[in-house]
Amino acid sequence: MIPRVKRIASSDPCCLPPPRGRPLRAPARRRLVAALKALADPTRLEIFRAVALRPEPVCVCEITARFRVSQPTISYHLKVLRRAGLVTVSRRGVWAYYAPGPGGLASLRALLDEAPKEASGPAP
Amino acid sequence: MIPRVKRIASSDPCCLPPPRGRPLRAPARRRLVAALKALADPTRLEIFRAVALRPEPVCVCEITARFRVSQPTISYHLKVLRRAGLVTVSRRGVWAYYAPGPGGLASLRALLDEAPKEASGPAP
DNA sequence: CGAGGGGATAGAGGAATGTCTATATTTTGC
DNA sequence: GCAAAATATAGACATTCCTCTATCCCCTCG
Repeated sequence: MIPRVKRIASSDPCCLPPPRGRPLRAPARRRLVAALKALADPTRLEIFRAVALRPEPVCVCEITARFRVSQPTISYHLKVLRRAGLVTVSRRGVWAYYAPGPGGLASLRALLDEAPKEASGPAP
Repeated sequence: MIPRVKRIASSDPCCLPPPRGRPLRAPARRRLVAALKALADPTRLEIFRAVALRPEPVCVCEITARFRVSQPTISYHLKVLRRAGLVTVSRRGVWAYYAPGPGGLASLRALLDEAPKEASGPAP
């Protein structure tokens, strides 16, 4: 906590510079956390990459064929990605096709853009 | 909206184009998932931003003052961020200072760079 | 219509996660 | 040396998450 009693090192306060980063607003934070959470699973990350790295929508049957988890598990992961706005689904007859979605990655880019490119200067 | 989906006749295979995205290697995927998981929590995300948006290292006492969770919880979150390589710690006397770390964000940038730009645009 | 198949949903179980209180560790002032 | 203060660690506990099997829904074809 900010030292209110100068008990230790009175000439050496722990934190001089005032806070600079402001917290995100609740909706923006929710969206960003949802996108991060959706990608923070090995299987889901690979599913997302399989969808995002393709110009054409990807058939679910292809995804289920490429991973070792069961078909309902794939379906569950696709739902998570869908609710995060990272992918969208369209149906063609019996099959379902997934394509990159509109949401999520933009806020991720914003997060990276506000952070410095590399570790900043050393401690004084 | 979705560009040229293949005509799917009933007896046609569901997916004609061959897979193009190859999975990440295990170490790269592990690092990336660790960074994503570390940021995929509202409290931790704000802690990271508080650290990353500052040129100078941030004192833990300031972080604990700014959040509503208990001090051990802050300490736990800082440990998660540390293990993901997102922040580093340096001690000065009794106090601990956190600064942006070398790892994690780079792989995140790589993930975004390999994804097509239109996949990340916000809904207009 | 009925059969068959792709995909989504339901429910269950075990592992991982986030939070707390209590305690340990380390450093400084007296 | 001793007490106090800043962080870290240790358990404990509730919640969320990931996976599975079983089942349902809907579409197409014979």
